Amino acid sequence: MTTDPDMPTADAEDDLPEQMRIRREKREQLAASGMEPYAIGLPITTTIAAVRAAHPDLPVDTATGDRVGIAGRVIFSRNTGKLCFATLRAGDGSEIQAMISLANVGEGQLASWKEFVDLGDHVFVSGEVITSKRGELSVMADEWRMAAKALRPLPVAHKSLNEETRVRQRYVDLIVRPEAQQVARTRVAVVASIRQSLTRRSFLEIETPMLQTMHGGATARPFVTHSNAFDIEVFLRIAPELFLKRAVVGGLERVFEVNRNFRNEGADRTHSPEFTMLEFYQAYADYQVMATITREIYQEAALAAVGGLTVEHHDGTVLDLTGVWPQVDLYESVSAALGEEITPLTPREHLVVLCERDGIDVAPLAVPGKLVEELFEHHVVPTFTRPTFVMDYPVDTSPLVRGHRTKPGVVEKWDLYINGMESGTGYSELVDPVIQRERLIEQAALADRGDAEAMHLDEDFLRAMEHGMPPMGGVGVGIDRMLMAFTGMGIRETILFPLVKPERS
RNA sequence: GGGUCGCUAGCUCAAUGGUAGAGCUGCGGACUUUUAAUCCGUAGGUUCGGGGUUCGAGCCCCCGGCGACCCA
Repeated sequence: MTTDPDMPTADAEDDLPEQMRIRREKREQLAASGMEPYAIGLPITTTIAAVRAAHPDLPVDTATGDRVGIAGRVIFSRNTGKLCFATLRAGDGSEIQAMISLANVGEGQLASWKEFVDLGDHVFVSGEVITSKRGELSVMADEWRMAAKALRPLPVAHKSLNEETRVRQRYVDLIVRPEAQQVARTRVAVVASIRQSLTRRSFLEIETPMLQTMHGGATARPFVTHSNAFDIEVFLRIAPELFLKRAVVGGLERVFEVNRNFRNEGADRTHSPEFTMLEFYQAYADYQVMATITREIYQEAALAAVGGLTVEHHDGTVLDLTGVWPQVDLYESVSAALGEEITPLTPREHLVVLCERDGIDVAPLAVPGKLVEELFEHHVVPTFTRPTFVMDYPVDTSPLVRGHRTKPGVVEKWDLYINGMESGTGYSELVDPVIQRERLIEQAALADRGDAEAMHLDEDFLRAMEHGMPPMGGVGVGIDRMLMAFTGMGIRETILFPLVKPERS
């Protein structure tokens, strides 16, 4: 029989690692000695941050007369014979030193502190705010109490935690690595800024279905599940687009949604199976209007999240979001890079030859436009040094986009590239229900031929459009990628609890 | 999907095919001003899992798991 150290049972208690066994014993002994190991209702009077703010510049060895009750997690501990020091950290990262002196707490409290308190425990300390002889702002305790006994040791400080552990045990990562908390807080600032940016522009935040009976709005494989109540197959949404457009038909002329999408596809440094997307739609706008709003939203979010429009990352790369962002034409830039003219009329066979020459895998069902986009990704994207809007995409990869008003064979669509990553897309939306039906029928034919990413014919969406969909612009922006751009981290660092494979089979 | 690298004590890492070690953590002791304290002592291992080669495997081979990076 094997024992699992992470699933202790009474029988397995003796097999626990020594440090965990000892902490469990301390928990028992605390209770036995009359101290609650997980005390509720502690007489906390203020926060560590407030204490620091109230006493910013005390000279060394000063007594303030200010008596406080504070709580925090022990992240540093030093016991000398009759005087103990501990650094307590609050959730906001603020820290203060607690001092437990024989003269102030008496023999019993000093002994129990030394016996029971470990790194990682939450403790409560009440006493006077002072500075130590070394000038450290401290609370000289009259009393201490255990707030929560930690049964597992913290990783050793000053060593970087294994990347896998950081993701699997984010709670530990958040405790020991300030940057982890910083990323989480940056996400909050970004989303709040986006809401403010759009609300100020008279957009309404609405909620549309995540469980859908038909997936659409993007080309991607969905997660499939089953509704017991209705006894039908349902899909986790790959995009909210078709419902947001329905809302515009109904007269909600400026709408947005910031929430999770799900795509049952590969996971790598820039793709997560669940990811957060902003989509917004504005009646009577076109893709140029939407490009401007998108840039402004991005810039406002950067100011809110990182305090500026340029960011230097740990690896030395610099993100520069300043000014108006350049626009390049998709076909023109591919043509320039290849040294020959590529147009929407370039035959598929020739594009296949060009792709194969560059070692680009050609999917059997790939349409010509897809091949042009592959060539573009391969040749042009690596040359971008600034955020760039790539304009006017092939119609065969963009079934929901309006045809370009002057250029044949392309649609009014841009993709936004930031730091080499596709970070957003914007359309002049297709609103003609007759053309939309033709496009979706073509997609359905692709699906019938085995393209698992192709769209399906959504009759209710077409019915909505037949009621008169105003011309409009629409945008989707990946929030995780925005976080990546702002922080320089991989997508799994920007998502607090990313999907990970189970540790045991 | 392909390739490369990694997985060893609570954490971070060592270890020519030949007794699995170190630092920090922990435990015991000293110390009323410590800041990654110091000093003395000490404990701690299914080397990711399974199979194989070998007198002998953490190391070599095969299969599998998880992760990182690169490529497509």
